[in-house]
Amino acid sequence: MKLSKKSEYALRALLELTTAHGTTTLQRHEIAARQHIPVEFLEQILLALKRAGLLASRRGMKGGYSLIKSPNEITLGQVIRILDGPLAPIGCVSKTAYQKCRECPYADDPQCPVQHVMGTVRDAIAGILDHYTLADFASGSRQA
Amino acid sequence: MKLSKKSEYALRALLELTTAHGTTTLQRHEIAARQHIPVEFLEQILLALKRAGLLASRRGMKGGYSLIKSPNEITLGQVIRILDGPLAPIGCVSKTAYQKCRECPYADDPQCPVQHVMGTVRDAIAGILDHYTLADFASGSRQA
DNA sequence: TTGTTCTTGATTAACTCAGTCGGCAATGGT
DNA sequence: ACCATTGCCGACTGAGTTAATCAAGAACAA
Repeated sequence: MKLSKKSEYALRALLELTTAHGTTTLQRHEIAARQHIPVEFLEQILLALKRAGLLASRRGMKGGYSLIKSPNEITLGQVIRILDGPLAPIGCVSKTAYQKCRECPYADDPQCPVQHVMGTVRDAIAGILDHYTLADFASGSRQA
Repeated sequence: MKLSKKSEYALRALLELTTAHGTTTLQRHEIAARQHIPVEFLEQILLALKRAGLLASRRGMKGGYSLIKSPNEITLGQVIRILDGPLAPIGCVSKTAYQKCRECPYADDPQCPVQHVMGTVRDAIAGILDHYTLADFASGSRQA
């Protein structure tokens, strides 16, 4: 039930990029300094976000990173899935990365009690994270 | 955001112990066989649950484990906390194991966006798991 | 062409997860 | 008294993950 440092740093980095959105690009070391993140570690996070299509980047002297989409089109759920994988606590209730539970007496029976509770937990988590956009996040508000 | 095998096995073992509650005691190997759990691994799980005050046990020939409390007094939240630690995705929003976030630009400012979202996630998870009892669990029902 | 910045891949130490093993302690059966 | 059975406890292991760090290369601007 834990969020990795990677995801936490990603969210904090995107916070900076959201406020800079439309105005400037930001460089690794700027983001790292403002959010107290090790630069080289931040680097591979930004790269992952870039490969996932959230960021654009430029090399060289006036280089840096910037958001490629509008902050209200990106949800925290998307971001966390990129870095930490599925939100579901257990594979057999994941919607984005379902995995049949092998070696379980209930197999993939939908009556399985574990599957039932964890399904509601997954829905609760995804319900929040998939409706919470970067725009909400940066402004500190909550949205249904 | 993942549930450990340990917790999953614990829940499945308690499922067996709940149905046996009041009737019989169950031995490691019985639970292990019915739920397809490696016996030696199950052992240390049952021990942890015992130390936490959920189970009683007897050694020797007619030994075994049994629930020490009523199934509707034990919640899944309690069980998971015993084996996996706090439910909160991040230390600074945990209610049972709060930890001030060091090296974060917002420190322990309650305005911290990360703290805000993750707080609602924590509440959602705990809201489900701390109200879901073993009795509910074994009968497959949900309860507010 | 030079210095800046992003890009890629490898490498690392520490830690956690999932499971195993061996020996000890208590209990019941004979 | 002895022995099989069962739980109790601690140590250990191999695989994988986390959180970084490092070195070399490619694009870009001045």
